[in-house]
Amino acid sequence: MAGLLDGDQYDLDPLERQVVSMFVDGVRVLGMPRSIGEIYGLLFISPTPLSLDDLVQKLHISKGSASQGLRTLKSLGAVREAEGGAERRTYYEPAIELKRLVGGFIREQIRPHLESGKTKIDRLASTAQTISDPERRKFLGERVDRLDRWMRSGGRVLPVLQKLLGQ
Amino acid sequence: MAGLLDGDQYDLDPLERQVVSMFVDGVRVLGMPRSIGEIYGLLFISPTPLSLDDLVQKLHISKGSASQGLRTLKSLGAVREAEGGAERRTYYEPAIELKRLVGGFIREQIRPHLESGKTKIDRLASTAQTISDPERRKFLGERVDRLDRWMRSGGRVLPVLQKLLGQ
DNA sequence: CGGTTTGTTCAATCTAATTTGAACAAAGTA
DNA sequence: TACTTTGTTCAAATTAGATTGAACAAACCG
Repeated sequence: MAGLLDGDQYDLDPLERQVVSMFVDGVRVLGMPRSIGEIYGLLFISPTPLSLDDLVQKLHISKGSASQGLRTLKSLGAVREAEGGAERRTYYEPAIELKRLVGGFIREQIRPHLESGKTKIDRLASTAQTISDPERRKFLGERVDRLDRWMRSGGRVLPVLQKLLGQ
Repeated sequence: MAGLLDGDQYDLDPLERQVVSMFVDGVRVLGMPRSIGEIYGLLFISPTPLSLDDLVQKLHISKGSASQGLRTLKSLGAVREAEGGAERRTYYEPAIELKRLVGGFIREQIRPHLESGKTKIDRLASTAQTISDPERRKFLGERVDRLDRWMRSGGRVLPVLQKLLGQ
């Protein structure tokens, strides 16, 4: 029966394993889950686009993981749907231009935190104003100011980063 | 009994709470644990240096957490031992210059990964050479090359980053 | 020395985040 | 219409990572 041939035909070869594990480590540095690294890694080293089901079978992950992972990667602009195939099933290919990858990461993961940080600092500045002891209030004012300068530095750096990494 | 006075005298006031929670969020973005944010946050907003025991009592964390957290923060150069106190107990104060904070983070958290990444790519390049199918080998060579360029971009960006954030 | 204070270590416990998989929806096919 | 294929969702199970706290070491004190 066909069943006897199952399983290994879908496993990763050693080189694929090497690449996948490299990306697993890579995305963990960025605070992202293993499955994201596995998916991107396999797409990165595949000469042709892969379907969700290809990922499930080759990586031995659940459909749920694959679906969620692809969604995240798409939102980062790190993966896109391949054009052309007249098939119903959709195939995915990786974005490999550093500019796009960094841009997506900054847009989705950094900017939102910078924004919300700005808000929090404003709120903090208000609270600090309400402190009655003048010496304490002065100290707090200086620290809030420091935070504000950190944020603005961050905001100034991001565009430069993007420019430098865009080739 | 004295016991009746215990507890709240060491709790955080609302402003301290606000700052601590802000840093907890901040360090999570960098992939660091809550306790690190709590410790740095409290030091950041304290007008005087604090001892390990102060941290344990005000933050309600264990001695173990405080000790580990201070160790990490010291290794990042984000916290230093305060000078002067003739006391036996050591007191800690935060480093608040962005340059130093970023520098420490790059040195401890980014550089090591860049280094090990370089090694992994070299190993990958070797593996790719062993592939017999010429077309596949060519494709792999291109991808390895891409990885290599990513790494070198990273290496070039870091010094610029540091320079820009050093005021 | 024995007792106290300060801080570290690490196995056990707890918590937060990820992964699973079954139920479901959507869209095609016959 | 009923059946199949493809993909999503989310509660429950699992896993990875952080925290605890008791045992220990080191340094000082009387």
